Amino acid sequence: MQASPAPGSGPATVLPRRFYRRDPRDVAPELLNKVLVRGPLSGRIVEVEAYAGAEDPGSHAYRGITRRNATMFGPPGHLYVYFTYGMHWCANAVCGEEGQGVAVLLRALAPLSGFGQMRAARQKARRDRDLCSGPGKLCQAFAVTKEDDGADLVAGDRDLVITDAGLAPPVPASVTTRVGLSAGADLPWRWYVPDEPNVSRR
DNA sequence: ACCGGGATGTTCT
DNA sequence: GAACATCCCGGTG
Repeated sequence: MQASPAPGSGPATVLPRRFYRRDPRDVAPELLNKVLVRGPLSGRIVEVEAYAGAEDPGSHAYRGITRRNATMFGPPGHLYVYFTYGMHWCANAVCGEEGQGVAVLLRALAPLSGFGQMRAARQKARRDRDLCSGPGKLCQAFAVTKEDDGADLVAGDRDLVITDAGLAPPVPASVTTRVGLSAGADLPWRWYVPDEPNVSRR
């Protein structure tokens, strides 16, 4: 007999490899309300974007494999970390099958634990909702850098995992076009939790 | 509140 | 040499 924890309670389980081994446009909305964990730090995922590889002109993988995006083309369930605008790191969960180059960008979290450490890492954050409300912000709060590129989120490399804490994704999620793109700007592949103050922007 | 511009350096053409 | 999956600050209303 298997125990069936009530929603929002019970032990958190690490998402298995098969969760990621699907189209990123299916994975993305299901990542909402899952929890990114790094040791004492944790935050509920409230905003994501899908990047669909060779068919997606907005994706780093659109023109094939390069040194920067090599992790995207590796096995699913690993973290793809890239550097942008000379200042910021951004983190994705690699999806699909090895070789496809598809992933989901983690755009915002609602902080759950480790507020003191996050604040220390993000001196410029005035309020708690400024700690993780953007792809660069959440990487700063969780100290995610190039060192973490390729970390296996299923094995817990570098202390990083994504867990299911028993809270279902919102139905329906809010859907819009993706933020900050020139190419592929019209594709509706951004999802966020409705009425969530930690989303990067309405 | 909204808007405009500067920071900053890796990556790829 | 241009572009960039961003963030922050200072202006104005």
